[in-house]
Amino acid sequence: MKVLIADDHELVLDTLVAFIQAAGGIEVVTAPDFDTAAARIKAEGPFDLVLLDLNMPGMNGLKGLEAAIAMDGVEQVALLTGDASRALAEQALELGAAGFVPKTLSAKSLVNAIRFMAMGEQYLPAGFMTAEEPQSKHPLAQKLTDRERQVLKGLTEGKANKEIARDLDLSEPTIKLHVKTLYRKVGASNRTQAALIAREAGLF
Amino acid sequence: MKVLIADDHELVLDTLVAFIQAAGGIEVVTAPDFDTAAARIKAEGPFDLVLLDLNMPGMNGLKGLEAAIAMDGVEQVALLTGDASRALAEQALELGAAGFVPKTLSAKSLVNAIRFMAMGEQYLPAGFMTAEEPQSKHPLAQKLTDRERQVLKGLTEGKANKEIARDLDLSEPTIKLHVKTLYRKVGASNRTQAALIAREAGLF
DNA sequence: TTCCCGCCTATCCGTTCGGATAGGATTCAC
DNA sequence: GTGAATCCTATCCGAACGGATAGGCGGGAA
Repeated sequence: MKVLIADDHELVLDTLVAFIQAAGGIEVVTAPDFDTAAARIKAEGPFDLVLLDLNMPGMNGLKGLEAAIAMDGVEQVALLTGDASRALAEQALELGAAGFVPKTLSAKSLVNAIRFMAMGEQYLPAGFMTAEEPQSKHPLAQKLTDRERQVLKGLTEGKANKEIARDLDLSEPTIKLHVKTLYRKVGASNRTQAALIAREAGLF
Repeated sequence: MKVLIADDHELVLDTLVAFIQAAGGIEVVTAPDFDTAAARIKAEGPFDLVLLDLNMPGMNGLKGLEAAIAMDGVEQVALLTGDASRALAEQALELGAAGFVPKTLSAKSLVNAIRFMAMGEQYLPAGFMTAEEPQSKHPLAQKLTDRERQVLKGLTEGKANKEIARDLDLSEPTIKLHVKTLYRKVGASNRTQAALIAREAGLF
């Protein structure tokens, strides 16, 4: 069984390698960024599992995940990340990720998760896709209608009402209406605040 | 010698504790978030060094650092963080932090840094405050004058020109001038874009 | 000293925003 | 059908914004 772990935090790398090797039966290869990870997959593959840090150099958000999944010599690809945003986890799974591993796990559970995924299973941390389903999807976005979400997305891109109207093929007065009601719902008093709040909440 | 390490990443905690104890001579206490860290300082202090993760629950950016520095029973306070933003490091040092430790360090250097700071020294990772001084300070912020930076900060808080004028004790027309020139420098065409660009660059 | 630069102030103008209000259309539950 | 909710459109108004232009002030460089 062969695993590649890519993370720019050497500390994480050191520990995972030590724990996994202590458990035995798994060959571990490491990389400090996405590019060398990709190179090692080509050179030293195939791997049963590739574990990618979301925030390391070269990842470009989920682009790196997507690229890794598309590569030859890779069975499973999972994300390793510090901040477990739910929206992100969902996107990752939709792209075909084998799991989503938060670094908040203890070393023991983390190694267990890695062994589990290397065996071809899908892993998600407890209480992630299970009980939290209903009230989640972000308290904010939940209260907004579809149109309001679309308009809010425009705001987070710094667009003017007129631009948003053109993009959505609506009239400007309509956009202004959605903008106004949207402010009340998210607690903003102008478009900049609305954009920042949306970004802060991890939407878009 | 007594050290408190607070981080919501159990993995990090596990490793640091193991390494430090292997080296010997240091008593280690851990906490998973800021509040229990504060409680343990009160209950089990004094500590020679308190190491705080920047992104753990309860930290509120640099607020937690500030609070920890102000506490009794704490000699040195340092930040432990995954993403080493330079602007942040400077702010931390200004607040009186003993150091700024990126998790990209290897376990060995990290433990060395901790031991170093626990002895009352100030630690900064190599090439942080040294050679990178000139071109750093963020390509963006570097081009802005002091006033423009202050105004930009106001923008990132969703404030109106009039509010910013009041905060800085200037007239509104002056703010508008800074806002306009600032747009050109950062490549924004309205205040929302400017705010998002500034946030994206990690300023404020 | 003179000149330039960063900073502050000011006025004017057209556009955009934020908010209120009102009417029409669709869909769905009752 | 009667409502209710959601969405679209519209008009009006005051406030804020974005941009141009023009002085005045102080400090550092030539």
